[in-house]
Amino acid sequence: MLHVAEAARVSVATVSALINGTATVSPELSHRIEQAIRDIGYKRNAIARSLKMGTTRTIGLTVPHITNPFFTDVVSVIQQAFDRAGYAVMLCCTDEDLNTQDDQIKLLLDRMVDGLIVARVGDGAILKRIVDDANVPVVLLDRICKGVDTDAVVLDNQRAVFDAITYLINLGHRRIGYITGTSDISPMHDRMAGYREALHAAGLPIAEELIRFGNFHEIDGYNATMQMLSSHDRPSAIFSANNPMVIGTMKAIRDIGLSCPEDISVACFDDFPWSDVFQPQLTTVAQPVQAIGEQAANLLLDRLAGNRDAPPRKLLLKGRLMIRNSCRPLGAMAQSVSA
Amino acid sequence: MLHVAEAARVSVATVSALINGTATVSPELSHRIEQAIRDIGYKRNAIARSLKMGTTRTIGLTVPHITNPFFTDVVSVIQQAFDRAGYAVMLCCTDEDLNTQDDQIKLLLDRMVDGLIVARVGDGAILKRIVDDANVPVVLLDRICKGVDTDAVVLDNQRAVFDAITYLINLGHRRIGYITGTSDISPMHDRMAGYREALHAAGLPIAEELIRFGNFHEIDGYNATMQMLSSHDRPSAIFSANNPMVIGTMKAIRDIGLSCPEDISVACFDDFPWSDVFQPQLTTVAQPVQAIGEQAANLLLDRLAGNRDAPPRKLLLKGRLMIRNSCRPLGAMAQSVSA
DNA sequence: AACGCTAATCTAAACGTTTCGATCATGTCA
DNA sequence: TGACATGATCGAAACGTTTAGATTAGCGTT
Repeated sequence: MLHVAEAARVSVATVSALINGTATVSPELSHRIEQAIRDIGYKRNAIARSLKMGTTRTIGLTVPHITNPFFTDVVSVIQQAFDRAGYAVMLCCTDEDLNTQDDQIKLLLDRMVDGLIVARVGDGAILKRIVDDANVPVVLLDRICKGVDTDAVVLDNQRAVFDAITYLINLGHRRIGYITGTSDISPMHDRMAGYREALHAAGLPIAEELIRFGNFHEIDGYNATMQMLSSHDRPSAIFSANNPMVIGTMKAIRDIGLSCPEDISVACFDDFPWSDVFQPQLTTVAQPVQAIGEQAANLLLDRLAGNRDAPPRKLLLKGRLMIRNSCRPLGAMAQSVSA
Repeated sequence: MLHVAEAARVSVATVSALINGTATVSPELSHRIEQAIRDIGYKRNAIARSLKMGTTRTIGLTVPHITNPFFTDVVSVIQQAFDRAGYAVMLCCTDEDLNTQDDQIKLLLDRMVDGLIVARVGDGAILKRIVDDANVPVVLLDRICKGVDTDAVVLDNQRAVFDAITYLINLGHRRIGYITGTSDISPMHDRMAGYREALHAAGLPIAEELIRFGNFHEIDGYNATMQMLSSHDRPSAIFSANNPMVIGTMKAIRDIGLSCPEDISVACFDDFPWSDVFQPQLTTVAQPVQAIGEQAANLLLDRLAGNRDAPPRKLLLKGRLMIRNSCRPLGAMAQSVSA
C-alpha cells in the first residue's frame, strides 16, 4: 500500500479511503490510485487488516471424522454458507479424541478465528473455558455439553432411536443387538437411552450381552457383530448407532455366512447417498443434514453480525426413519422359535 | 504481551525471548514472566506474529466437492498430515466451477496462506498468475494444468480407464456406454482417452451416442443413463467416469426396471467404503487415496520447509481395478444376439 | 585499575493496515 | 473583505508481535 501511495503521489490514508470507500476521494486521485494498484498488482494484506480490525473473517470448524457421511454433508453445507458470507473456514478433524479436540480448538483460537462450530465434543475442559471467557461465539453441533451454555443445534437422538427400535419390535424382533460408540459423548448416550426406552416400553428385557461398545470405526462394528453372531443365542436384528460401524456389521454378517435381511435384520443411524441403490437397501435414521448445517451457520453468522447478547439458543431437530428393506418381519420365525 | 511484561517488570523483548526460546532468560525473570502469563491468561496473538514473520502456518485446500468420496478421503489425509506438522487447513469447495475456484483461491491468498493444494482445477487464469508470481508454493492434485509448471500428484487416468474398459471388452461387451464430466478438466479428458484407446485397441467402433456428458452430479448420471437405456440399441455395459454419477446410473437402471449385473454391467471410477458390502458389489477403479494425500502434503511441506528452488516434481500414481460382481460375462448373450 | 568478553536485558524500529484529528484549499455568506 | 462551513487530503498513532542492535552488569586478565 505504501508503494501504491508513492506511485500515485498520495498518502496511504487516501489509498485506504478509496479501497474501503470510507471517505470521498476526488476523481483525479481515484484514477491515479487505481492505476497504481493495477501497475503494481497490489493486493491488500488481510493479516495486517485483521490485526488492526480485530477480525479475521475466518471461522473454525471441528468434526470427529470427515469421512463419516453425516459430517461430510454437514461440513459441506457449512462451508458453502460461510463462503457465501465471505468467510473462510478452517477445518479440523478430532478423530473422536478429546485431547486432539482441545489442541485443535487452541490452534484455531491462536489464529484468531471469529467464531467456532464444534461438532460432537466431549466434556472438554478447554471448551468450557473458551465459552466462559466468551471471546468468540461458539455453536455446538450434534451435542449439548453440560455446563457449556451456548448456541447449539442437535438432534432428538433419543426419540429417533426409540422410533427405530420400536419399528423393529413391531416387526416381531425380540432380541435386538445394539452397537454404540463410547457413551461419554452425548449423542451416544441419548441414543442408548432411546434403545432402552423402546425395549422397556414394549415390556422386553434388556440383555446386556446384546449391547456392544466400539470406537466409531468400521472395525469396531465388525468385531462387535462377530461376537454377537457367534453366541448361541444370537439377535435377530442389529442396530448400529453410527454409520461407519454398520459397514463392519454388514461385512461380519457376510463373512460369517449369513445374509441380510433373510437371516438378520439391520438398521443404523445416519443415512448415506447409496442407501437406496444397492441391496439390501438399508433402513436408517436420517438426520436433516442440510437444515443442521444451515441452522448452525445461521446461528454463528447472527452472532458474528453483532448479536452477541441474545440468550443461548438451542435448536432441537427431528430425525426421520427411512424404512427400506434391510429389516424383515419376524412373525413366523418368532412363533417357530417359541414353539 | 505488554501487560505480561509490565506485570513481570520486564520488557516485551524478554517475554518474547522466553516464549520463543530465542535467547536465554535468567531463571528469576523466567519465573516472574511465567507467573504473569498464568495470572493474566495470556495467549500469543498469531495474527500479529504472522504479520511480523510473514508466515501464517496455514495452507489452503480447494476441492470440487467434499461429498465425492474420493475427495473426502483425500481431504481427510491431507488435513491429518498438516495437523501433525502444526499447520491449519482452510478448506474451500469449488463446485467444479472455474470462477468459484478462482475467487476462492483469491480469498485464500488474501489470507496469506503459506501454500496451496488445488484439486481438479481447470485452466484457471488466476491459478496461472499465482504460480507464475510464485509467492506461495502450489501443489496440483488430480490434475496437471498446461502452462502451469509446478508440483503435482496425479493418477494415470488414461491407463486406469483403459484397463477397466479392456476388462469389459474381455467379458464380451461390445457396446459400452460411457458417462463423463465436462472434458475441459484433464482427468475427464484423459479418462475419455483411455476409453477410446481401449475400444480402438480391440478393433471396436466408437459409437458417439454411447458417450454422454454430465456435470459430475448424481442427476446427470441418472439422465445420461436413462437416455442410453431408452434407445433401441442399448449398451450392455456402462462405465461412469466419476463416482456420484454412478449412483444416478444405478437408480436409473432400477427405475427402468432392469437389474445389474443381470441385464446390464456397471463399473465406475473411484472406489468407496461400501463398495464390497452391498449387492451388486461395484467394480471400480480405486485411486490410492492415502498415497495421493500424503504425497501432496509432503510435496508442499517440503517446499514450506524451504526447498523452494527445486524443479517442479510430477508424481504419477497408478489406479487399481477392483473387480467385483457388477459386471458379468456376455459370451452366451453376445452369440444369441449375433445369431 | 583498565580492559575486554560474555550473558542478560532493553530500546526501538519494523510488519501493513485503519482511523482520528489536523491541515488546507475552496466557495459562501454577511 | 473577513469569517466560516465544506470537502479533500494528509500525518501519525495504533494493532501485537519479532528482532537487530544498544546497554548494562559481572567477571577474569594483564
